[in-house]
Amino acid sequence: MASTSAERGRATRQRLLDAAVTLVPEVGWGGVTTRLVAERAGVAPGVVHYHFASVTDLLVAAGLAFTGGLLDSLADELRARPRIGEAVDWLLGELSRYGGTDPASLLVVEMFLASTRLPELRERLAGQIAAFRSHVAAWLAETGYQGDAPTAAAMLAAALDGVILHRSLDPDLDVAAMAGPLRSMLGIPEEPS
Amino acid sequence: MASTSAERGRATRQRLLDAAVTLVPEVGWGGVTTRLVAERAGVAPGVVHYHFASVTDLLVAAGLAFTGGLLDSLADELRARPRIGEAVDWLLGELSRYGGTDPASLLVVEMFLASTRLPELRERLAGQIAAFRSHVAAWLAETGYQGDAPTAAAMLAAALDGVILHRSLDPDLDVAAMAGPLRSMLGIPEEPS
DNA sequence: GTACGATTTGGGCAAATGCCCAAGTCGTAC
DNA sequence: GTACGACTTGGGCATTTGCCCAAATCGTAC
Repeated sequence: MASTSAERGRATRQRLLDAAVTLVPEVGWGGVTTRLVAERAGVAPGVVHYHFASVTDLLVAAGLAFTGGLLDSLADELRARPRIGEAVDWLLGELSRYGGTDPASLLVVEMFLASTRLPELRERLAGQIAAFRSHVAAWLAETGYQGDAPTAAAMLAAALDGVILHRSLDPDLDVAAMAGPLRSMLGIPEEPS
Repeated sequence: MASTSAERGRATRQRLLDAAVTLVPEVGWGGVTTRLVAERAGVAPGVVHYHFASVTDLLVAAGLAFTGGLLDSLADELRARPRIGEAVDWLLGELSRYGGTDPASLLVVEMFLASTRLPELRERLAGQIAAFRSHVAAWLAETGYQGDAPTAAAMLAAALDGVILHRSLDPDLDVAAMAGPLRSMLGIPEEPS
């Protein structure tokens, strides 16, 4: 074997990251404690401060790893859909899954808020989102969008996040019906499939 | 005098509510402690639990009072603007003021998140927003909006909140430029005033 | 076997937390 | 003056918190 000790260590570290990702949506960013995350990961409390300098450090690392993966896969899915109307339908389908009360949505919003008080998190998260926006803008331009692609990309991303936010309060919001306004916003003819 | 004792009591209670409203954006919903809010209000720590059953109770009351007033005045402003294009311009002007990192925006988002774990807050906040949405829908219909007014109102409210959310990360987001997509969404001719 | 390094353990400590409560203040009613 | 009621005070208590650390674990190298 190569290195059992360091390998197990990395696995434990990953378990802590995973535990943090599941706990933030459950108890809130500030509600994640040393003992809680250790218990969830199935390790002794001391392990947390062996692998991470502080609980906040753990949360930042876990959150950024999550959003990074999420945005990457989202960009990939968009690129795979050259027809803009088709992509909007797919996005709305995704919105149905990310209902606003699901762990992923809650984690992202928690990170938005936490970044207000954590400059390092703020900068790194802003970087991830800026990169994502430019991907969407490039994709919009490729699909032949008429108009200011970067602005449309920003507005689209903001609108989708806003819908998630509102759905967390009112799960009955009709996401499908929002295809209309969204299509209008992007200048797509009203027509369905 | 009518009642000095009860009157001073109500004033103190109000000071606690005000202190809570300023503190939530600063330290987060979960970061507001008994002693912190008491110090900010200029009273002894014990006062908090004399006027409120718990710190959470104080935060819920303070938050709902704030959002209630905010939504009411917003609805009034909209009603005062029968021209839909003019109203969109005004809304975007307001968005410039609520930058995403300002206390009002942060408080609202904190409340969204807290409502996930506080059913009572969730229900009452959802009620306030539903009422606001129906006001906007009625206003849209009156201004002659072509299409599904309730859906457009929901989408509009969500989009605006989404912009606030994104601006908290990227304060340089060009709000004015978003007038274009928003106008398209509401079916308003491109032209300004 | 012995030594080593990385990892894990579980207890410990100072600090902070929510909530409580006996004592105190201060006008009003009698 | 005396009693009353609403409000305020500031200390106290049990609990929880983040972080620390000496000791234990365990596979590897010699």
